Amino acid sequence: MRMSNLFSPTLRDDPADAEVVSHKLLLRAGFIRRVTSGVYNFLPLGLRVLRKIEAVVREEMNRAGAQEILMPMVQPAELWKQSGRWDKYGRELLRITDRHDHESCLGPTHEEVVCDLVRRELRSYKQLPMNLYQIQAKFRDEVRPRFGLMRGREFVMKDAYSFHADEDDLAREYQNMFDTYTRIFTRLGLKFRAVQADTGAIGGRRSHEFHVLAESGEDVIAHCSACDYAANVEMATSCRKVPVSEGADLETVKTPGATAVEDVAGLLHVDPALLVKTLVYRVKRADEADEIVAVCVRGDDQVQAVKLARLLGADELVMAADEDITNIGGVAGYVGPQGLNARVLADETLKGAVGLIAGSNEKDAHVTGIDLARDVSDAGYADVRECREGDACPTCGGGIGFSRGIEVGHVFELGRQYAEPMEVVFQNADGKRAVATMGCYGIGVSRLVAAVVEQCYDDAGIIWPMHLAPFHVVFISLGKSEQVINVCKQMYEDTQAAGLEAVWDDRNERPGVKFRDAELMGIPIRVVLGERGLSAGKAEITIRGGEKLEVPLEDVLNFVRAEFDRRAA
RNA sequence: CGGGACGUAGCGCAGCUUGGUAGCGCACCAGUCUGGGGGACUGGUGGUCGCCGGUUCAAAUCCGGCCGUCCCGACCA
Repeated sequence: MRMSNLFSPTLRDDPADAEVVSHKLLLRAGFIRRVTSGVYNFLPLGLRVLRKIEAVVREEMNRAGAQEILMPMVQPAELWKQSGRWDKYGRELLRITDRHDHESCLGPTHEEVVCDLVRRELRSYKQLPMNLYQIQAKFRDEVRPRFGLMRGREFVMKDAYSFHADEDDLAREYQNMFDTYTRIFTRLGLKFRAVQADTGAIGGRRSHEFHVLAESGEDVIAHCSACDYAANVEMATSCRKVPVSEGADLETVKTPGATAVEDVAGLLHVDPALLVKTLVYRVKRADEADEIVAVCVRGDDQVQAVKLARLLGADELVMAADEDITNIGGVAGYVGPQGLNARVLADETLKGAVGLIAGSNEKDAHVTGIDLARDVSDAGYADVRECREGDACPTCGGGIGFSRGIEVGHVFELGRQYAEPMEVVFQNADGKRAVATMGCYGIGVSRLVAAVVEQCYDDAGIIWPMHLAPFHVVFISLGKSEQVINVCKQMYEDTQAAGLEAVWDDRNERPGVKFRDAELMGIPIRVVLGERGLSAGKAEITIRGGEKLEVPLEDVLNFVRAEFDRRAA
């Protein structure tokens, strides 16, 4: 490819609306352009990288025994109604109505369609197991798309679905996919970590997320410094020594205007951990009236909403309105667990604690000396708090640390949650009707483009690893000398003939412009030839982000090829 | 969905307070010089100032509504 023909408009300035590194650089280097919120065009360079990442994913999926298919983006409402998700999935599901008033949606994921496909053909256990995957565009109408390719509404995903006759076989495939993902992200050269995860909207039982470690990540993962325990904070558990107090009688103290934990603790001169923070939630579940639940944690703790929602079987969890609080006998700002006309759920760190301070359910007052076992005898206990840095690891007792991560892969053991309503059934070895058990496995392919950039860049631009780079080598001819141009062209053509992907910057631009663009685009090997070099019989070769050296013209091809082999390995 | 900011040429921005000729840098076009790290000079092209409405003799500027974009939050009672 000649740079003079390449559709890759580079920008000198950072676009004003780009925040994270990958978004800025992919825009500036001419890899992507925004169409509308959360929706992007891939330009030639961006597409080349996307295709290379796809190729790695495809190769490893095939190697793992999965088969590639392609399912439609438009999916009929009936299938979603059958799985029950037409009503449950919420506003992220973009619904459309066609000219016949027939309802459809744009696929955010493909469990329904793949179940429909498989159930039509599945007869016998002998056809199992089966793992089908696709690499395809997904659409999720995100509340807040952001950060370019990191959180788009339309994005490219590899999604795989496996079907099994029994749980043991599902567990085997889950491990197979776990190992496959580990190979994929390793091959992509990423610093990543597999973590225990919540199953979220997809549902199911066991699941792990694969996170690329990066400051710009939207997720927080908790990991042990001593063992391999790692979990999304939405899931993470931990152990902690909590301060204790003396048992005492309930007593009301005036705390006018003090509603926040810090204010109350400050006013009463106590450790915030000796306060009981009571939050009131409205729990929404499909086909049921809302429930109001009071949740207690230590004053210095946070409720982990995702954990709580899972525990309560909630489809949606919202903070209760002041009116809801009044209805259960509380006063907003001064809610305490005692005497509430609602279910009380307390964090396990409060179990057996005595002499604590809580809201009094009266304005401008708190109570001291509360003992949950005595004063709120019907309270339930569970792990509902958010894990904190410095807590002890639940498996080995080591220290828990936090990192930010970009979720690039997720594996689930779905079980029969979809196969049951979708009637994915077969005849087992005993001749009996059985429901298949399923796994599903996703990789955010377009998000990976951004994730790689988040880990591979410097002040000048992107630094692609060789096997993901849009081109392996860029030739830069300087000046108008015909001799320089001819020699450069020859080297460029020879390199292509040798099977490398080369681009030749033949533009009538000043040297600085060409250097900057090559660096911005992140092409790994740069070969520069000017009159000065030509007369010395040498070209200058620079490795992006690395060394620079002079190479005799006749050795350039071999040098480039050797450098490619070394770095592509 | 709540809060905040923003919307002026392809990109980055000024002008708006105090209404009166739409500007700057980069990019782009033509030319001359230049030619190893975003060059210089000369001359040009390009705008319904997001959209609709209102106030006014007059609106990029003031007012209202809408649309779009970005940031923060959406559990801390």
